[in-house]
Amino acid sequence: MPALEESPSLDARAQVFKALADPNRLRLLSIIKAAADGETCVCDLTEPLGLGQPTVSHHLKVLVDAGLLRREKRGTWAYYSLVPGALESAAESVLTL
Amino acid sequence: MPALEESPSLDARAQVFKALADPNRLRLLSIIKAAADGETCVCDLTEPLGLGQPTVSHHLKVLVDAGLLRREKRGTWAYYSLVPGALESAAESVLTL
DNA sequence: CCAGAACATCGACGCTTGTCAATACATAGG
DNA sequence: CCTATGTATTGACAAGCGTCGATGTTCTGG
Repeated sequence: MPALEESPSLDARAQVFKALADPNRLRLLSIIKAAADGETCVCDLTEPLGLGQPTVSHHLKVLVDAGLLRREKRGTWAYYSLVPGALESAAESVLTL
Repeated sequence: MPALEESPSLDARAQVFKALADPNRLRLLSIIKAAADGETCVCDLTEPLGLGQPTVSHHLKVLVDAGLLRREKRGTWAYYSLVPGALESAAESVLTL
């Protein structure tokens, strides 16, 4: 049997919520989640947000650091995808306060 | 039959997550949720957080404005309680991005 | 080896946020 | 009324955040 999941500290949860506390980052998650193959490169994220490339890169880094996104570099491109179960775990964090 | 729930805009969700993006506010929610009668007055919240009374009042206002807490004033005291279904709806907001 | 493309990092700027001390606002009790 | 008590509001400050332009960095193609 799998070990019991240890629920994250309130400080750890706050950091995840902080990553979610920006409309543009929510848009990034939404776009990546809706992508056909589950991953998207930065070049496809810049235009729908209307933000500069450095800003998008910054937001993506915040989401990666929060454990919500995964980054894989292939050639010159960087592909971002959802970490499996991360959103579900974040939702759980709201309910188990 | 009840009307279909309209899912909140990304900006509205970000506002709720912003309210959740502070460890002290998560502690407030946690304490109030665990209260025997489901409500707590400010005087019982100041000491466990180690913060000044104005700061606690400020955090409570943020949570009320986000629709997570309800404020009822009885006499000199102000009692705060969870808005029913608010946390569940916030959790849902994470999953339906 | 060189030029270009995709992305990350840096430095800077205004704006927001968390916190406190001081003050104002109610309400209950004499 | 007057005072004491519980909260809310205000003003101020440092710290953090979102955004941008400029600059690195890494890979590809020729």
